[in-house]
Amino acid sequence: MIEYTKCSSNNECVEIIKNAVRNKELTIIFGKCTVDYQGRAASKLTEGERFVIIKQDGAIIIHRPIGYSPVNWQPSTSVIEVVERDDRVVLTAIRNKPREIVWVYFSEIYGIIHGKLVDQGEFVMYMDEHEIRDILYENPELIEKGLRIIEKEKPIGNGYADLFGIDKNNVPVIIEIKRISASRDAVLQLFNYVKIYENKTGVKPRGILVAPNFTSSAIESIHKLGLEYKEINLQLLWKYKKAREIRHGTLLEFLAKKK
Amino acid sequence: MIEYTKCSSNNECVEIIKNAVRNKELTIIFGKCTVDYQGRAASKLTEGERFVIIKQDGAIIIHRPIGYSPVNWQPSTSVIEVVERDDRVVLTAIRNKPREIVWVYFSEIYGIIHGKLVDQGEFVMYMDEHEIRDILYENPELIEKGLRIIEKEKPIGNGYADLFGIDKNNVPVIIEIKRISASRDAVLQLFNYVKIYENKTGVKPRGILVAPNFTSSAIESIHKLGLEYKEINLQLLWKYKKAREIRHGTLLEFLAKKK
DNA sequence: CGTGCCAGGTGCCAT
DNA sequence: ATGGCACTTGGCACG
Repeated sequence: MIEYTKCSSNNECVEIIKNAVRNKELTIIFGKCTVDYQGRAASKLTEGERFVIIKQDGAIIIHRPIGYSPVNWQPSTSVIEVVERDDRVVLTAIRNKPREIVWVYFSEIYGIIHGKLVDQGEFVMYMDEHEIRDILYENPELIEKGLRIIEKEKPIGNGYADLFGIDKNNVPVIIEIKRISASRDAVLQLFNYVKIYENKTGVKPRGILVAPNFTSSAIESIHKLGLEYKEINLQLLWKYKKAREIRHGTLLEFLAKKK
Repeated sequence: MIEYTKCSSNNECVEIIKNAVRNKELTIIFGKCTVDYQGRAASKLTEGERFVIIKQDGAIIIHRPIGYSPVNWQPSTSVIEVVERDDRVVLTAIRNKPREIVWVYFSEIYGIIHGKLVDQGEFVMYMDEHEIRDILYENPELIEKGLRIIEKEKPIGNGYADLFGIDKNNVPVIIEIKRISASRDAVLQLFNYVKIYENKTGVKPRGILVAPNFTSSAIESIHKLGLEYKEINLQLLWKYKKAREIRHGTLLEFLAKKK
């Protein structure tokens, strides 16, 4: 299923890697290498000990021993080439659109993992922006009393307003939602929609930024631009979500998975 | 340096992982697992074959056999816990600020890689936004004839204008740079700086968006907001960069590394 | 610390 | 394919 090999020669390494890649196996190479990259930008990494992951779809990820982020990578690549040259094992990964190339030069390979992993698991994310939007869509009173939501993801100009509704005085309301913290960027986004809507319809809508919290400069900009903001409580939303799940009969399933 | 172990029992696995983590070794666990995450959001991943990377600084990355992106992760974590429970090896990674927890439940472990990697290599990125800004700072004629740049990263309001200068008619110019493609977001960013500058000084500055290319809606917004844009050629900038490196005497070093 | 902003961002979905 | 936008964004620099 998963095999580990300490190769005795570069030639053997090349063969093992080539075979593994051809068979679309997960392959991880541990060794001392340098890495060059050229494409949208360009980078150089001088010698050190790293590991290179080649995934079953050809994605390549090069990790240093520290840190979350890979130092170099290549998404599911069209061409992977492995050769020996000048006493080094050279791995080349070429992607078109955008045209980008990663070169890994191994001066030494300590070992190679390879094998096929089977993963049919289902991944579900909760409480992302999409879900928050849906909860607010179904419970507009969480934003404001008497608010009626008309549309989700309403196209305005070239963009999309998260929610669009009408308040109790029949004034149109454009709502921009941020999942965590709303900064000035979000205010500008909202302002843009409000301006475009006003230009197009001649009616000045309200603009409400909805988020669990706001940077000080966001609030400053909100006031300056004549917009509004509403703080929401994620815990409360979570309760509404669970209530909704009971209504939709999916909570039992959720709890079952929880077990 | 790097060791691979096929464990015969959960207990043995727990011991190996615990030791490796305690010794700050790079550890990779191959096995069948489910993963839960709770923090800024929450997620569930049902059973499948994956590998879990524990880096030497405690960062945790969980990869499925396909794709560039990890399915779950934890940046350099404060607490990593490994125990056996209900016939499973349970790995818990806890991070504070923000408070987030990842749980990995292994029903089966195929093998464990662990060992210390030494990586003192130097990583250099070329032609990122910072470098482009520096080249334009030193060669303002690439943007416009007669333009004099006064300041890099000029604080305006709560943000920073990439470049600030004076044109040949002594009109102040605020410049926003994008490395690849400028979209409406960048226009709004620039517009924000122009507005704030005008409010503060009473002088209406020009605003120029500089990028290799522009989305159509960006150009539309530029016109609507009375801003300007200037297309730059990265190839040309690259030549200026190399010319600068010759002047600075670093090209030889660059070529030496290239060899 | 938070705030701002870039990133070879990546990924997802829309037209 | 291009565009718009969220992301458990992560990462860095600066006040």
